[in-house]
This record gives sequence, C-alpha cells and structure tokens, in this order.
Amino acid sequence: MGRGKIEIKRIENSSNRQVTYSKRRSGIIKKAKEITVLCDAQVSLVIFASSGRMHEYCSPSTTVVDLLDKYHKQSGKRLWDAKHENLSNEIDRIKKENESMQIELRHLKGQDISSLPHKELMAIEEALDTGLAAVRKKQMEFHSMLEQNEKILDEEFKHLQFVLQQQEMAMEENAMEMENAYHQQRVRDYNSQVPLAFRVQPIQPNLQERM
Amino acid sequence: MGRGKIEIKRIENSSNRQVTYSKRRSGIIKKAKEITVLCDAQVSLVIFASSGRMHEYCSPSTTVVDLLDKYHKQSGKRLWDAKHENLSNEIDRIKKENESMQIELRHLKGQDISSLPHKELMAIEEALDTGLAAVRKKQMEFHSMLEQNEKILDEEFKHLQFVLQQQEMAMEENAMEMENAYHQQRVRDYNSQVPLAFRVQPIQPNLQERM
DNA sequence: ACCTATTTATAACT
DNA sequence: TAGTTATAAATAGGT
Repeated sequence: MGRGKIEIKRIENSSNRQVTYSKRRSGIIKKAKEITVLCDAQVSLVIFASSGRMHEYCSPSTTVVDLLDKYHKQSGKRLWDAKHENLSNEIDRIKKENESMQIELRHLKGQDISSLPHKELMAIEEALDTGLAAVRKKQMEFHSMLEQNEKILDEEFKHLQFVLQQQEMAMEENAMEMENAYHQQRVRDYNSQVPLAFRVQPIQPNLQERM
Repeated sequence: MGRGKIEIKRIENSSNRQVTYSKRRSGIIKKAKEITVLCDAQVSLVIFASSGRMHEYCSPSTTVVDLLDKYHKQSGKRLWDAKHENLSNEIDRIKKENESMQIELRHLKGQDISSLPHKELMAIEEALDTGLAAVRKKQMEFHSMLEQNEKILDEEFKHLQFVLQQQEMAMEENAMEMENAYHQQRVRDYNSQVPLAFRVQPIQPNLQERM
C-alpha cells in the first residue's frame, strides 16, 4: 500500500529499511491498540529493530509479565525457569490444600453441609463428638486442677493462720510474762507486806507450757 | 477501512466483535511477519481474545523466551525478579494461612489443646457445640426424610399388593368359570345318562359369584 | 467463508 | 525526520 507495490523481502537500502521500519512499527502498534479496544483483547507486543532498539506495546490493565504468564500456561512451553515453575506448582498445591481445609473447617462448624452425603455427615459428627469429648476432658482437668489449687491454697492459708496465731500468742505470752514479771514483782512487793493466807493462787498454774 | 468507518471503541455486538477480532488478529500477525522480513526486525506478539483463546507470533530464528530475555535486559525492569518475589510472598502468605487453619482444625479435633488458655478452650467448645447441633439437625432431617420415603414406599407396596391380589382373583375366577363350564358340560352329558335321583347337588351352589 | 465499497496504511517522494 | 499523496492493503458490512 503506497505509491508502488513492494515485494515482501528484506529492503536492501538501509535508510529505506529504517524508514519503513518506523512507519510499519507504529502501524502495528496502532493496530494492536485498536484490537484491544474494539474486541477487548489483550496484546503483548515486543519489537526489536535490527539496530537492537526495542519497542513494546502492552494492552492496558495488564503487564507483559502477566500476559506471558498466561502465555506460559496456555502454550505449555517452559518460558520460566524451573525455579519459577516450582514456585507456581507449590502455590497451586498449597492453594488446593487450603481450600480443602477451609471446606473441612466449614463442615466442622456446621456450614455448607446441606448437600453432603450421609456418610460424610456421620464422619463429621463423629469428629465433632471426639473433639468435644477431648475438649471437655481438658476442661474437667482444668477444673479439677483449679480445685486442687484451691485446696492447696486453703491449706496453706490455714497453716499461715496457725503460724500467725502462734506468733500472736507468743507475743501475748511474752507480754503477759513481762506483765507477770512486773506484776509478781509488785505481788512480791505486796506479799512481803501481806500474810501468806491471803495470797491468790492461779487456776491453771502451767498455762504457758501447754500452748 | 471498510464499507463504513468505525469508531475505535468496544464493539458491543458480540458476534461482530468476534469476527472483527479474527480479521484484525490475522491482519496484525501478517504485518508482524512483514516487518520482520522487510526490516529484519524481531517480533514477539501474543494476543488473547476476551474468550481467553490465545494466538502468538514470533519471528523466525528466535523464540519468545529469547526475545523476552532481551526485553527483560533492555527494559531495565526487573520483571523476572519481581514476579519471582511476588510468588514467594504469595507462598509465604498462603502458608501462614494454611498453618493457622491447620491449628484451628487440630483444636476442633481435640488435639494440641493442652497448653491452651481456658478462654480459648471455651470458644472451641462452643464452636464444636454449634457445629454438632447443626450436623445433628441435618441428620434428623435426613432421617425423617428416610422415614417419609419408607412410608411412601410402604404404601405403594401395599397398593401394588392389593392390585396383584385383585388380578390373581380375577384370573382364578376366570379359570374356575372355564372349569365350571367344562365340568357342567360333562355333568350335563352325564346327567343325560343318569336318573335324577342320583344327581349330586353342590354344597354352595353360587361359589363363583361370591369370589 | 467470500465479496467489495470504503477506509486506512504506507511507499515514494519532497 | 516530518509531511504529502498516490496507491496498495485492510477491513466493515453485507451475502
């Protein structure tokens, strides 16, 4: 299309070739843009001139990498290196695992079970029963542990109370003894002035030894 | 270029769009071929239709991978690495998700609950209770459906039995009538030779009518 | 899929 | 490298 028809073969004249290259390049890119808009297609186009200069076009809302990823999947060619492929496979694998776990979780929570075959329902019920039993057992253990703790604390408390009481008594006795000592001195002082027949006898003479 | 000018915007008519897509796609690919020959350029062209179908062109003596490698180098964009990194991140993300789901599943199954705080145990117990209730409800529904089915089948069976019985009776009656007819003929034959006083009277003369 | 009027791309030229 | 134009090529709409 032009002033003259040309054969499709390498243009020997280098400057002609260069001119044709840029004109046709922009033509192709224009057409690529048009087909993306008209037919909502996605296009990845990379052109290298013989000089090595590169031009690219990629339809909007995507990237060359994305398109090449799709290309990779569809063509089955090993565009990406092995590592890459491994990663992709791993992702797929994990995603599947994820999904099945999600389903299992939902089932255990009683969701999405409407269309389940009876056998599976039974299995789920059994799993739930088992789980519940285990959890309740744990709860019981926890509970009895609490009780145990309480018992121990209680005993400890009683023991402390006892010790405290003893200490108090000891102090009291001490005080009493001091008092006694003081008092007996006074008694002695007094007795020395009072006849023996009038002296008061203690009811429990050895009280301090017994406590 | 055509019978009419068209605006460059999405073609709403789907079949028109499809037709235009194939025409223009082959046009672009043709031009890509031409520019490679005329200007010895290298072209990598990948086109995806909105349907997902893919077409590609790659200039001869090279491959999409080679061109992408060049593209990769020239564009300076670290597409490869970026992609790689994305994949790795995705894997990490999913793995974490996976792990937490796995833990949750184990807990619901009553495993690894020893070191759980009491509050979480309670939550798990509640979840299990809820799930169990839902599953049991479903089971009940299933069961009552079975019963219903059984009832219906039972009734159907009884009905069939009844019909069968009727048919059998009808056949029996038929046979008896034939027998009777035959027998009476003989009786008549015989009676014609025997005096009236010796004839046998049937005990229930109208038996066939009553059945 | 083919046809063709018309639009578009572009070869040669400036 | 850019603009012009005659012409080839692509293609929109129809069959």
